[in-house]
Amino acid sequence: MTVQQLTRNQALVLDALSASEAPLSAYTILDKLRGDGFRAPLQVYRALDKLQDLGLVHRLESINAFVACAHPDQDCCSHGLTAFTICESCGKVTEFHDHMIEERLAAFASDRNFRPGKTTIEIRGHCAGCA
Amino acid sequence: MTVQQLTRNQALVLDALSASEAPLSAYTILDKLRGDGFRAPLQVYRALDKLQDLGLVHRLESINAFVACAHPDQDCCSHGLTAFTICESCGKVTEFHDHMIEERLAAFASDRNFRPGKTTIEIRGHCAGCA
DNA sequence: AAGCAAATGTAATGTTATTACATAAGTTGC
DNA sequence: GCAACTTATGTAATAACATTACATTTGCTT
Ligand SMILES: [Zn+2]
Ligand SMILES: [Zn+2]
Ligand SMILES: [Zn+2]
Ligand SMILES: [Zn+2]
Repeated sequence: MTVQQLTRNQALVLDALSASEAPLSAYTILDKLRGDGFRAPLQVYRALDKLQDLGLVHRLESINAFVACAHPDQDCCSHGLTAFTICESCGKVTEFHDHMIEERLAAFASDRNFRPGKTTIEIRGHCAGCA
Repeated sequence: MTVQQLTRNQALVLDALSASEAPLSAYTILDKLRGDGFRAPLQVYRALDKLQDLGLVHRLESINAFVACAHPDQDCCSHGLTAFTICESCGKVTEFHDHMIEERLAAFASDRNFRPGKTTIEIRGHCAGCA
């Protein structure tokens, strides 16, 4: 997927996520962007959809929130599975990749003729600072 | 955690999930149990919370739905991480456990002084029958 | 019976996400 | 430039998922 110019709405949403320490919900993003003319949830969800397609944003399924990709330059989604740790105290998210886990899950799927699409790995707990 | 008698509501919710081929949302369960006197979402959510505590039910974070544990006799939650494949065509869910993945994730967390709580692994895709 | 903890009933509300439809902006070929 | 097409946007309404608050009941222990 080649680099591409983002639209105004997409850029605003990505900036909001990039500027945030913790993941943001769609409605929190909406509130942050009211001053920029955002008025409806759909403006946020549409931008998020596109940014996810581009691999610039990830959705954290277990907390209904979104984060900017930690290394968008590496074309995150194409180099495989993305996993996250999520601190339940401070909200800090760490994104990581592990080939062994990737292969292990792929093998399990292959053994059962299951054709995998998107895979979610999320570890909720407490980070070093919040221990 | 020792075996314990379920209450009527808890038993009804577990039966509904056990009888279903596919995972069910809380509101779908509510509708199925209206004939048994269920009237409000909270009746379902409370039973689900308890059943999850007991390791008899799992929540699928990526689809906002719930499934009965595939092997409740083994005290599912205590013998580690639970992972799922979820067919996006027919809804079939397969629950599995993998020690290598478990150890790998534990090692990652340990390296970073991250104290893990609940971990989610969900592979969405298409099962053999729906390929 | 008193006291306590767990479970229930009910209503209201909060949060997250989508459908539907109209309008506008960018792209391509002519 | 202009038609045709695709992508993005604006707006309102609604659907789907989940929790708070409070009153009451049930089951167990003392
Ligand atoms: Zn990423
Ligand atoms: Zn933390
Ligand atoms: Zn299980
Ligand atoms: Zn299937």
